[in-house]
Amino acid sequence: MSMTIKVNEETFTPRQQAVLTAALDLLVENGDGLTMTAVARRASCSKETLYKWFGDRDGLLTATVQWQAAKVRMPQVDRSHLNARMLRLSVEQFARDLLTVIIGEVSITLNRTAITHATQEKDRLGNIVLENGPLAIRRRLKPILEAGRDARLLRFPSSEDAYRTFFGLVVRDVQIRLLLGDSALTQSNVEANIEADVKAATDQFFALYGVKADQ
Amino acid sequence: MSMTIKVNEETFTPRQQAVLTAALDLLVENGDGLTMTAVARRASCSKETLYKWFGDRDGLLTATVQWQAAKVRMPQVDRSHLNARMLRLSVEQFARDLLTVIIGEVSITLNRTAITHATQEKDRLGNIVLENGPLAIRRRLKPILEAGRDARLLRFPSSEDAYRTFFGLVVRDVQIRLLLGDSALTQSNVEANIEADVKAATDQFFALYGVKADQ
DNA sequence: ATGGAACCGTACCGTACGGTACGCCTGCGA
DNA sequence: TCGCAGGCGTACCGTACGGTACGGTTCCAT
Repeated sequence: MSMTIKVNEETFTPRQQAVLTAALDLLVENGDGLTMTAVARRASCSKETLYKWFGDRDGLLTATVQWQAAKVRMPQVDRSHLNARMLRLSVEQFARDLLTVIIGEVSITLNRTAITHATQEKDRLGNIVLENGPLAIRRRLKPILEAGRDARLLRFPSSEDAYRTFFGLVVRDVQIRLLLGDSALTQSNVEANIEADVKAATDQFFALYGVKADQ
Repeated sequence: MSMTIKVNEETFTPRQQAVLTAALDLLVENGDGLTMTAVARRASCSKETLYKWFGDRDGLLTATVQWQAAKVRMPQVDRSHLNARMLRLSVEQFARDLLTVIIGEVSITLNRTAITHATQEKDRLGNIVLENGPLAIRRRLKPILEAGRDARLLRFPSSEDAYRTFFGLVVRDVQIRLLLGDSALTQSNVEANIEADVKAATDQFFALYGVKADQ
């Protein structure tokens, strides 16, 4: 049951990627009401082709989510010469990237889809989103934090806890409210405040973990 | 469009509440795969009765979510004599309540259901959950925070921002990971750390907003 | 006792959608 | 030119489920 399909690399032909794009578009538009017929029509292909390429509806969904989630790549941060200013800029950049991704329409759609699917003990999509979302950032932020600690710029008992606090300070209640469709929180509304929020979160993070009242 | 149905008070007979309980149980078990037939069977009633009472499937779902969400009540905190110790205990209690609610199976189910529904531009459930979840806590925490500020125990520019930071410090990435079905985060796993997390979050909150290095 | 309201159980209908089958077209290699 | 593989479009099937109809039962008021 539930074969693990390899879709990590560029296993998709351009034609297949066009199909996945169509699927993603429909996902963003109609939510999880994704219909094989609709995808076929949108991508101008036959349903039979869809089934040949992706096995079944779940396979198509998985491929779409994984393919799209993997596209979310954040810029690598220079870790070589690490002074207080560079560290702060790096953390700030992570905050900005995290916030920008999280409020994006695609991210919201992917998270909603994965959460909807996690309901039926099918947590594959959930794991994919987790892996490419929060965990990807964690993997990349942790070394920075630890480098900061080694350089006596930061102090924390556990880099894991430091990361999770960072996540909380940045995301706060924005993500859950967007996922729930909070009408008081439009995307443009949030976007306008990104810079202020990023600065505030970074300030707070350094207030909690910075060694010498940085700035 | 989208009438607002009054279900705030005890508009439900015991029999109806039994039906709603059955619906909630099925929701927790099977997720949004809620079937009218299943509810009828579980509650030992006829589908016709369901439709007579709740209009349609969406009405039943709405009634269930609203009825259940409204049951989440947090203990009122004594606000009369507010010294540093009382304030800290209050905030800590809020953190504990918030975390306890959020990791509960019922809360997760309700949030998942609401998010699933927010997908089809039906954000009614989302608003209900928001209203009875985060916003309920906010309404109750804000006065405490402002009382703390008036008593010169706390300092913050905006109580709104203070609340949202509190939310982030407490919830961090726990909720989204649970919603996504993160297998590395079982409920018992989180439960065991509640007290430590609550203390840490409270410490951090006072570190950021406390006036005189409280404790 | 009798009428009726409420409700249970079940059969039934219509539709939407996942999945399959098949006929047709196009492009390409021999 | 022929054959064939890949793929499009469409028709089709089975099923699951929302919603309705209806007969039978219980219970209460008159």
